[in-house]
Formats: sequence, structure tokens, C-alpha cells
Amino acid sequence: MRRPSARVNAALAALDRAELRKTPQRIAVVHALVDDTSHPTAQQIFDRLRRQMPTMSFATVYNTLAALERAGVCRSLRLSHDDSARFDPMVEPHDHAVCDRCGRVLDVPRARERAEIQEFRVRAVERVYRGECQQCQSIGGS
Amino acid sequence: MRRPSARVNAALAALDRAELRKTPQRIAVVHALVDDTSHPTAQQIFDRLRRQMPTMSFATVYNTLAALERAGVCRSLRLSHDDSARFDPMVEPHDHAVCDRCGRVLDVPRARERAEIQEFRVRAVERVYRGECQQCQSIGGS
DNA sequence: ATGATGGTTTAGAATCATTCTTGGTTACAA
DNA sequence: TTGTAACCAAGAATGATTCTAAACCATCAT
Repeated sequence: MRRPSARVNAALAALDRAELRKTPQRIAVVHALVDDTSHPTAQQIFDRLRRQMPTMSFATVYNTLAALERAGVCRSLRLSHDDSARFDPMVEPHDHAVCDRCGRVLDVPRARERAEIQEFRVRAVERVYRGECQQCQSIGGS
Repeated sequence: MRRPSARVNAALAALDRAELRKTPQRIAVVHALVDDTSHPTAQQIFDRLRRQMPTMSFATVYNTLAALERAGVCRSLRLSHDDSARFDPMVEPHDHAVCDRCGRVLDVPRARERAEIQEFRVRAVERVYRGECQQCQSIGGS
């Protein structure tokens, strides 16, 4: 346990705001996730944590990651058809580049244009718009 | 069985090109999928086909959809975290709009800009670049 | 301290989508 | 016809994720 990074502190503050207790398990997940840019899966985070905290349950990792996502600490991504969910501690809007061959996932800041992604040879772009369809708008509600 | 649409014929021709037999099961899947813009799941396609072809197996639907994707007849999409794969018979490059509330998936032609998607209130955009990372490029190969 | 309360964790079972296996069937070639 | 390879049905197996039940633990009032 080294000195807490700014990201760790921000994540713990978000736990407070979401009225979630700062349990040892949750703090451990925050530490494992928050400075990791490799977009790890729940399994990978579990494997790491298990070493330091052998009683940690797999379900706790899943539950905690879901709680952290609701608290705005991370986002989950489903980037390939055969892969499990990946978790991204960068919550500011940005895009992703996925390598067809090794599966590596890179963060792509919004500022960059497609052609400018350094060192990545782009084969295709997929865009997903999230929002409300006409029917659901007309129904109204939250 | 009504008169075959242009899309059906194109799909069957693609089966030929891929050297896949035009079996009754595959033809049925092609008919069920090819003019459907609702982005159905394998389960939905299976449910429909089962009525006309009660011996159809679920695994056959999966295998056939995978074969059709390899043959370039459709594409599979994984658009939400809790949902199963959806199949899209439109293979020309285009994007998708996903309703947060009802899950409906709409096709968005590339020509349109984000703000121009008719009748859809956009909350967020996600972009995924597919290609090759630097490391895999330097390794070379196919 | 004691006990009640409610959120949390654990371990394992359950669920769900997807893939695999096995054995039988079909199409086509020799 | 016989052989061969592709194909299919049915159900088992796999793997990710979620659920359940019981135990745990902090907090608060007695």
C-alpha cells in the first residue's frame, strides 16, 4: 500500500457520495482498477486481488465493479463478441481502439481524428449512438 | 414462401461463393434474417423458424448465423452489456442508435451526422476503432 | 457490554448465451 | 452401391455473470 494517487482519492470520494461503505474489498478493487489503462476483465482484477486478499470472492469483484460503475468511478465495455466485460477507469468521454490480432484495447481521446491515432492501423470504425428513440420520447418520464 | 427478394438472392449467391450448401435450414435462416431491420437475436430467429420447421435446432441457428457472417451476409453486434448478440443483415458500413429505455436498435447511415439522426435524442456517442496495434504490425503476417 | 439493524462478503448454486460432441442423415462423387 | 464429407439434431459442456443463503461486521440504541 503506497501513497494514494489522486485517482484513488477521487474514487473513494465517489464511494462516499454514492453512500457506499469503504470496505477493504472495495478499496482493494479501487486500487487495482484506478490506474490501470489495460482495460482488465473482472477475472483479471480478481486474480490480482486474490494474492493480497485470499478470501476475496469472485462475486464481490463483480458486485463491486458494478457499484463503482454506478458511482461513476469506472465504465464497463463490451468490445468483442467472444470476450467478457472490460473495465475502464477513465470516465471522461473518449473512444477505444481494439487490436484485431491481440485484443489489446487503447484509449483514444476525443480530440484525435480517426487518421491521427498514433501507431494504430485503422481497418474500420463503429459508432454507437445512445439515447432515446422517438417512441420512448413520446411516452415521456424520467 | 413468397417470391424471393433481391436480398434473399444475394444472400444465397453469397452462400454459393462461400461454398456452403444451400440447405433448407440455411435458406430458412436467410429468409428470416435478410429483410429484418429489427436486429434480432439468435433466440428470436430460432423462435420464428421453429414454427415453420419444428425440428430446427438452436445450435443450427447459431452455426448458420456464424456461417452467414463469415460469408458476408450479415454482421453480429454486441450493443449492450446485458444483452445477447444481435444480427444485422445490412453489411454496408453504417452505425447504430440504441435506445436506453426500450433497447431498440436503429440503423444510422454514415452520411448523417450525429445531430441529424431523425427522431432520436442522442445522449452519448461511442466509437470503436478496429485494426492493428503497433506491436502486432511490427510482428507482421497476414 | 448487549442486542438489533442493515449493509457487506463469501461460497457455491443457478442462469443464460454460446459452443461442443456425438451419432445419425444427406448430398454428391466414384 | 459405396464412400466421403458436409450437415444437422439433441443435449451436454463451457464460461461469464448473477443470485442465494448464511455468516460477518459496523453502527446505534439500550
